[in-house]
Amino acid sequence: MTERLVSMLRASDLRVTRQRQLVWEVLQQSHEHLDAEAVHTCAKARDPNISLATVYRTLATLKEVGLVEEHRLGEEHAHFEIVPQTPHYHFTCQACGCIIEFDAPQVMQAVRELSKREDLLIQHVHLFLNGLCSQCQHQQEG
Amino acid sequence: MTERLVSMLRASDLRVTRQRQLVWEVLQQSHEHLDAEAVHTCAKARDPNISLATVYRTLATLKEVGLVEEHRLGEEHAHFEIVPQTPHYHFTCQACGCIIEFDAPQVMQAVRELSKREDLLIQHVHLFLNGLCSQCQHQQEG
DNA sequence: TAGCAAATGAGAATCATTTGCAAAAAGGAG
DNA sequence: CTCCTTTTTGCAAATGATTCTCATTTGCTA
Ligand SMILES: [Mn+2]
Ligand SMILES: [Mn+2]
Ligand SMILES: [Zn+2]
Ligand SMILES: [Zn+2]
Repeated sequence: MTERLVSMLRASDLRVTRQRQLVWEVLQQSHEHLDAEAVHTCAKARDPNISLATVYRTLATLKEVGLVEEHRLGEEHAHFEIVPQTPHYHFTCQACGCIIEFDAPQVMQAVRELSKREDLLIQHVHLFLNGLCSQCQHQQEG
Repeated sequence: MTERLVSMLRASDLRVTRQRQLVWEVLQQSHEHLDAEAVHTCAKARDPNISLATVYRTLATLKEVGLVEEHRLGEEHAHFEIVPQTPHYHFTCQACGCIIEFDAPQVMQAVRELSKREDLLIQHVHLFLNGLCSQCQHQQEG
């Protein structure tokens, strides 16, 4: 787990700092989609001195080395998660805010076709849906 | 063209103001993906008094009535375009910033399957790719 | 262990977007 | 067309998210 972090940092000539390990562990332990504030809050529980600026810097660094991805889930701020083994996409409910992750192989296939047709080098694929989840659809206005 | 705007506004009991028409026309005339600043700049050419706040408010209103959609194209700010006749998705080049629009029916099909399987009501579908366009891939570092 | 470059903390700065409020304008009734 | 009510606007200040500056600390290598 922290192996992966250390080797990726070393490979990019980046230093293995306490703060980077901490942010990494926070992301590993919470399998949710945390925003920067939430990462900062969790991190402070173990290192009260870690600054929000460092959290932002670290998230950017981890994104650059390919360990973390950033999602825009319809809010004004970003959410982060560790790059998953198998890629997946996101749905969020406009009413309750719940997030549903899903995969759909057709998407990558469509992307591959486009990439070939237009000679594009694709680095990231974000598919984001929103609407109403099952529960929120079927409940009357109170 | 402005018919559509007027009828949608009327249908929602919203007033047809000069500013709303202006923002609408700006979006119609530029078939690009403008951000709020750009809309404001274009609008000011015809009404120097229109304020940025009104542009933001108007974009939000047009989005609510379903005339405009908002895209996150990897930058910190949002871009806007008139809801297109046929839905399409976006690729942006990390190097030159160019935007390529494309469609891929497989995507909506995958979305429909998910929607059925999970009983979701899908309101918006955003597929966003980034990477390097053909030109930027094949040019050496200068 | 010493030395240097990279990383951090704290706070200010910047950028994007929203809000409060008084003044202006839209739409309906007469 | 005029009056009235309510919505919308402009402006400026406020907020929220993220980045930057710079003095200080720390990781890494010799
Ligand atoms: Mn959030
Ligand atoms: Mn832009
Ligand atoms: Zn819900
Ligand atoms: Zn390019």
